[in-house]
Amino acid sequence: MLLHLSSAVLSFLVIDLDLLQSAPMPTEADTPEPANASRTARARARAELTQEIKDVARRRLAEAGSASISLRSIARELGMVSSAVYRYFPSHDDLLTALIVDAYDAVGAAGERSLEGVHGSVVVRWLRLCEAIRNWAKANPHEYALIYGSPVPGYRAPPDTVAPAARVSLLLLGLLVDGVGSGEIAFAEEPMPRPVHADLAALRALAAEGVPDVVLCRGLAVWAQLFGTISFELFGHLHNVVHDYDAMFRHQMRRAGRYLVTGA
Amino acid sequence: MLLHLSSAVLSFLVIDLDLLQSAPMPTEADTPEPANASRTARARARAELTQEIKDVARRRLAEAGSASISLRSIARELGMVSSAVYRYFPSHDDLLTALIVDAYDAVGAAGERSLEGVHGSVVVRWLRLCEAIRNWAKANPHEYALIYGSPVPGYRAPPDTVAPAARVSLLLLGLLVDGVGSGEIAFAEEPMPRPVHADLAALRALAAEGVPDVVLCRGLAVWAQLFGTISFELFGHLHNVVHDYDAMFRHQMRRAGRYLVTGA
DNA sequence: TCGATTGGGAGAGCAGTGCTCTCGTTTCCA
DNA sequence: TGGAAACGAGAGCACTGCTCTCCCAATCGA
Repeated sequence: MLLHLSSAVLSFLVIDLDLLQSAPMPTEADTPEPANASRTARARARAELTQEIKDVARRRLAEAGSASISLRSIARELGMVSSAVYRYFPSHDDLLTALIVDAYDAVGAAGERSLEGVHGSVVVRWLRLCEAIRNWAKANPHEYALIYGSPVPGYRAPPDTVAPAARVSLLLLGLLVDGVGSGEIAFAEEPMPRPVHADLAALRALAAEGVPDVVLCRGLAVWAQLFGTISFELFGHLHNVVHDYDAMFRHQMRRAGRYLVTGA
Repeated sequence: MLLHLSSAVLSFLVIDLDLLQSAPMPTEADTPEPANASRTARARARAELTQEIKDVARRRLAEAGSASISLRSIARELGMVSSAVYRYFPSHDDLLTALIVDAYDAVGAAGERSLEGVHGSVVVRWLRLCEAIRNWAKANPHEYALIYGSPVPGYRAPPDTVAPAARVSLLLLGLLVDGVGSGEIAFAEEPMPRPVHADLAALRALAAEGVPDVVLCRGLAVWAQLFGTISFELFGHLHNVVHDYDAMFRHQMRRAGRYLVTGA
């Protein structure tokens, strides 16, 4: 049962080291297909319809959640018959996958935009990143749930989702690299359990050169806290406990930023 | 849209101060219906069948996820016709609600068991609690996803879920009260944004007497980190990044425990 | 103890779903 | 220009949640 589960549950990868190395970097993975303007009419029609289907699906997702994304209703809205949609997305899951990839790209893009041209301290940039991610999540709660909530039952994440999923995480790693490089992030080496050190070393080798284990641990901690906090808020786990979510989030992330930089 | 959303998404409450005050304490909410042994045959049959339906549903949930819980398939397995099941659970959502309540109770119970008779330091008890919650989550991943993953689309959490949901959170608050009382938790008062202080004050008044704002902030932080970390692991967000999940989790929660107690 | 009330199972049926298959038509490319 | 590939339409299968009616049996009040 656990074996079967591992393929069903391990779905929305943030960073997949193996696949990332052979996959294109997320920044250039926006439009997978070559944008030859001189494609055949059929190919252009296909691209357009594919996009239209995704747009309708995304609208239904935003309005009523992922359960309301039915190929039939989309077909109806587009004035075509349901079987025709299957020419574009071979299955319901494939359509979901496309939405997931887009969602990962969207958070990633939102995060990147929030840091564009910002040269403040690590803490300042961290706070901007947190706010950007939370704002995106609040604006697109169902898309957030799609990628950071429970994996859709029976759905298996295909490799296409890996690179886009890593995109936003790389922003944090970039912050760590910067902060350690500039000396802004203070740390004292600590002994690590061997397996922990091994995992962190691999992560460092790939996308966090020069960042010591302790700082990577802090990074993982605040990253989990960030998404844990957003999930708590969006999924209602703090209902009637927290009332001013904005203030609480900002305060907690400020503390987290301080912890990230000073360790306290 | 956001208004409609708030009722659809705010579903799985951890602590609902308003409702908690009028609801029975979770510790005595195990068996809601009075266990009069001398009930009519019909009533006993009803209770039994209700339980049987839930059992089958829970098994299907564990084996194939919440999407596979269909009233029809359950009815088939129990040798009855689908419409008969509706005598026991008026809708699919009601059955899900029952499973959710049970799941909340199960984590809560697992957490409570892990602390029974343990009189070690706050950090030790914190670690036991973390391990218990993670172990439960790993043993019941679909149930974990049901309550801590994305709210089931179109599903609205009824008040019945509130008290069971609070159960496990009260364990953390208890730890904080103990640690502050014994002086084990060190802190220096810090200025808080007014709205943050207001929310924390209400929480303190209800279930964390004597715990200062700073410590409550730390508590919220490690709580979010705990569930963020478990969700990352279970939902596959650390696939190929972390390999020895046990070691990483233990290390991170040890650090979190230290932060909880010392603030660093 | 008897009659009325209620609870509950059986079955048919409605509207919706994902997905498959076939059958023409259109488009494309060699 | 002709064959291959792409594509839309339609029918159909198996499944879902849920409702309604019918009818029997358990329960309860008089």
